[in-house]
Amino acid sequence: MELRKHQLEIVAVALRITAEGGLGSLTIKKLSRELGVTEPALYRHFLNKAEIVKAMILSFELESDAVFHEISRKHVRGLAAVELFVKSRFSLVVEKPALAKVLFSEEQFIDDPEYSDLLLSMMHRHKEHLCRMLREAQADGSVRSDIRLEMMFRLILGPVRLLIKQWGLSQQGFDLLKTSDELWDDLQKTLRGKEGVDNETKDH
Amino acid sequence: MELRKHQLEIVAVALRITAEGGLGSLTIKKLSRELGVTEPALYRHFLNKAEIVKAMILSFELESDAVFHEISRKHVRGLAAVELFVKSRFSLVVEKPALAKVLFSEEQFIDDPEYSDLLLSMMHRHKEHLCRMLREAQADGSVRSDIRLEMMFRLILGPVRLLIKQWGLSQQGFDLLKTSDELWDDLQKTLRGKEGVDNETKDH
Amino acid sequence: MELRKHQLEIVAVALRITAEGGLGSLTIKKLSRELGVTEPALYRHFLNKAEIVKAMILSFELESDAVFHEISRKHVRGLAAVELFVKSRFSLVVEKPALAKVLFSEEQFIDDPEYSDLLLSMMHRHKEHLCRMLREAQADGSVRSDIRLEMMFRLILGPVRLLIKQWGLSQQGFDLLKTSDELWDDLQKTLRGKEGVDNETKDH
Amino acid sequence: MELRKHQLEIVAVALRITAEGGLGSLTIKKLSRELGVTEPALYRHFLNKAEIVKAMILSFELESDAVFHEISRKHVRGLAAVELFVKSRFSLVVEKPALAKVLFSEEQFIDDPEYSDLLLSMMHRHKEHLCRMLREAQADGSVRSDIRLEMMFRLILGPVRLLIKQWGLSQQGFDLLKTSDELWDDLQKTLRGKEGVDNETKDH
DNA sequence: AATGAATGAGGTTTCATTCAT
DNA sequence: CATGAATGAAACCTCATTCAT
Repeated sequence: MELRKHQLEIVAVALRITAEGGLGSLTIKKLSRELGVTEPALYRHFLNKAEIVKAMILSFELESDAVFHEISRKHVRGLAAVELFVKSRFSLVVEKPALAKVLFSEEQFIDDPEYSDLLLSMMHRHKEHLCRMLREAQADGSVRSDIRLEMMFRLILGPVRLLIKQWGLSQQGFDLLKTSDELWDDLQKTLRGKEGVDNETKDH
Repeated sequence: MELRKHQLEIVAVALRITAEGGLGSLTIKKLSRELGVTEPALYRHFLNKAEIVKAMILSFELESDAVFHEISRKHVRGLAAVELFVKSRFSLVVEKPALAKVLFSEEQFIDDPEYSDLLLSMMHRHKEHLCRMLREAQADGSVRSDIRLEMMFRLILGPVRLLIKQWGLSQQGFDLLKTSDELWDDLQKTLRGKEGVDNETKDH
Repeated sequence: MELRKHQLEIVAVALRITAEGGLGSLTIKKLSRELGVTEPALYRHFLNKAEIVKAMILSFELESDAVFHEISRKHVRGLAAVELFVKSRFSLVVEKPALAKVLFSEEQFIDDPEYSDLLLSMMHRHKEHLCRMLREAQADGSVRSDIRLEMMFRLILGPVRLLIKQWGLSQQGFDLLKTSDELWDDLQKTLRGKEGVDNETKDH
Repeated sequence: MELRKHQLEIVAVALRITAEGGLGSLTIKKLSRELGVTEPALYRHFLNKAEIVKAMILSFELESDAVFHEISRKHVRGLAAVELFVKSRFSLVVEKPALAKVLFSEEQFIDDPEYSDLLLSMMHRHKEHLCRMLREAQADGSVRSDIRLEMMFRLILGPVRLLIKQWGLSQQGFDLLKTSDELWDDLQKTLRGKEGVDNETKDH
């Protein structure tokens, strides 16, 4: 329990460091210095530097799980669920820029096979969740049905990720939440089902 | 001149190493070993490691410039130009996985201020090019006009980047070119202008 | 009293670890882990690591003392006593390989002056015991008298130790007890006194 | 060539350190300090610390090879060859105590499987050489034939090793060469063939 | 058979870089 | 396509030990 608490502190600082200078700048020395302890102290709480990194990745998973759980608890489904998830991503990014900056930088981790499995399974689970939501949305007609689920996942999360990345690269130089609302509006326009579908259908 | 050739060789190997193991695995030792040279020899051609990395980034720029130049040479415009650019990205990824894998991993470079300016300006130029093309596309009605250019840029390049990243993470586990054609079809569906469909159809 | 029991447990595990990986692999961490205790707990029973190592050495002494005591209790003397001692060494090696493997590896301990005195005095006592037995054997004619006692000690214990070492290095790859019987036969052949043969033969 | 020379220097110092404080006291830091260079400098000449240790073991092999080669060059055979080899061991010990002290301390190396193969093969080769010599000695009758070659190897090298170890443990407290001559005399007495054999044979 | 947390010293190794040749 | 050798800094990690609880 308490150890868990210490571990969370360590992970929090590790996330901040990684967000500030990239995974390459996350060293045991810097981490311990910023925690106000000596380097060996960290090894009381984590076996390895790798375990710390894995714990960072895991902390993403926990955050995401919380969102999915909340969505399911509220019995939200279909496009509304997708919206909730997408907006939760943006909220997360704004509230915890550290965690967020790392969140979409798989490249930094993917090179080490020790991390890639963890990461891939996490991405896969997200995709499963979203595809389920989108299936519901197609079923209730709120989303067009002429695009395969997996591709629709890309059409949605691709822009989401790119927007977040631009925000990060611009050093938080614009209002992410406002722009993300615009993005969601435009996404809805392009993915709209029913009426939109009819128009589209006529064109063929 | 000769030096330039040597530099290109070095950059090529550096790209391969970075693609295989991330920027963190790009060391002077490994680079020189794979080139069959001693470490100090590299310093004949580059002032330091940073210059090598910058040359890598520059080589992206050259590749992209070639594409833009080709597009303009052929007098291709509007949506067709966007299509050419997008497909050129996928071709590049398939033909030069090393360069490609690095191409969309800005995080690895952006943390170091030494590289970020170079990178940002490059990304900015790409966006300018694409927005110009999209403006043309909106003007000729082949693309819907109810979405701002910058957002449309995200709607297009976001999925493109995500697809490429998925391909990389899956260890090239699927046919990227085939899937990218699907993606382009679906992108067209979602971004099509009211009358533009007919134009597009006629163009083919 | 109780403490002593705990100490013996600790020493037993320490011996096993040392036998498996050498003295260099004997760490407080590993020791406590294998005992199912935390590291500080060991310091309840030993002042420091050196005391544990000394206790290991002491445990050899206790084992040897037991043998010498047994021999004297049975009033065995001369060559028969030597035989008992030598065979007890081999039995010990087979029964407690951990203790045994360490038993003849003085080098590991001798470098640290903290242990060397203990060790040297112990070795000296063994030599005294054996020389006394050999003196008796020379007196009763069962062993040749043209070789000085100290050298005879070497002629006997040298091969004994080498055989044990070979057994250890070969990963217990041969039947030590059988080979040790051969060794003792051959030792008797070479050390036999003029008339002693008959005596020996009669004894069996 | 020159590198080889540097390597030999390093090995020489490594041997001295190991002789003084045991293998456990051989650190890269100490080694480099005593060589008057920084630690990384060593890695120009050896891949590893392990490679340095292996080079130490190898240097024994070279010394021994030289002896065996010399013996064969002089066409010395049988017991005389054994004598030459045994005395060369003692000379080596006296001339290069550092190398010598390590020479018979297999335990220090045997724990690491990386070294044990090297070591075992070396010991095996020595045994082969000596057994060949002893076979010649038995053939020409200078050595008794009622003891198997392998056991005779132990009867000879066991005492040799023990004497050297005693010399080491006693901090070179006695005249090794003088005592070794005594040892050889006594070994000859016990292993003598021909006349001795006849006496022995009569006893049975 | 007490533990969780910490520490100072020190271990091996890798890094980018420089310098004499 | 110059190389062999070296270096200062820093990386991760392990050690025996201590202290508050």
